[in-house]
Amino acid sequence: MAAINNLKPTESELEILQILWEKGNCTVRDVHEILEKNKDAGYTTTLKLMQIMLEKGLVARDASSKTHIYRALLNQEKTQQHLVDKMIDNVFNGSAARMVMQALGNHTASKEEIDSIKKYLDGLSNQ
Amino acid sequence: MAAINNLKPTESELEILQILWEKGNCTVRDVHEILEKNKDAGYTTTLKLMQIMLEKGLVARDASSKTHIYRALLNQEKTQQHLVDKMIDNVFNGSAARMVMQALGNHTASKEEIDSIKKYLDGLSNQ
DNA sequence: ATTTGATTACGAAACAATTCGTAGATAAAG
DNA sequence: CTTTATCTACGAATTGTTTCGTAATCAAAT
Repeated sequence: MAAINNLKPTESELEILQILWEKGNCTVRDVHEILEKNKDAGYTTTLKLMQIMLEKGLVARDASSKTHIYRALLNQEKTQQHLVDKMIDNVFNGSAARMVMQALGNHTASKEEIDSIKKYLDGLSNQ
Repeated sequence: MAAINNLKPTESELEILQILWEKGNCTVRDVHEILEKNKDAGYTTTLKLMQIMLEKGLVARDASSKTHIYRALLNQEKTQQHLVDKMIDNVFNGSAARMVMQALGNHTASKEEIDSIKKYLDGLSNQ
């Protein structure tokens, strides 16, 4: 298997990808210890997931030493874009604006965040 | 089964919910004909899905005549909010702002949409 | 050298989602 | 009344995801 075709990681895969995106190179144990904080699953479960992700081409690994070192192959931004687009389509009937308002309406965003979004929008419309 | 506990409809279920949210009351055939436009699946597949959704309490139906009439039980806004929150958490490490910018950055939003969002944000921060 | 501990590989079970075929019921058309 | 079409119910196959137990390997510690 291979090819960076799969922009549709499963939920578990996404959890792992997020860690790899943030931390860079990780062993299975690194990833597992972070995952453990939020959910409980055995070590071999994490291992298996990462092995499957390898088969799918979502990650690559350096297997030169006994303890393998993994890194993400999927691009973070592209994946995020793809998932957001899908949600806009699936859940908000194609209206980005509706999603944005829904996201910002409910105390999810701080004043600072809102200000930074405004600045961002100003930049957008002045182009 | 019952209870409006399930805010996590599957993808197929979401497709159906969207139709019910928009159209209101629908027969299986109504739903199926709309679904067919975008995907191909047999009639009994749609039927089965809706029956499962009934068991899960996602929809209700009037079965007084031979052809049953379905309606959504899940609240559209709450479901949208839940899914957006989950995405912010799962995909954007908890930052609503990052998601919004990602959503708006890529030509997904028209000038009009962006303007309406700006107005919306002004309303928010003046509270 | 032997034991201990951590690691990978692998198969399989458990679960969930999707798809569809078939049968039986009901209504409409002839 | 009989045929035809449409509908629901249901079981089962298929596919995908998640979980974990067990065995084999290797390295470090004793």
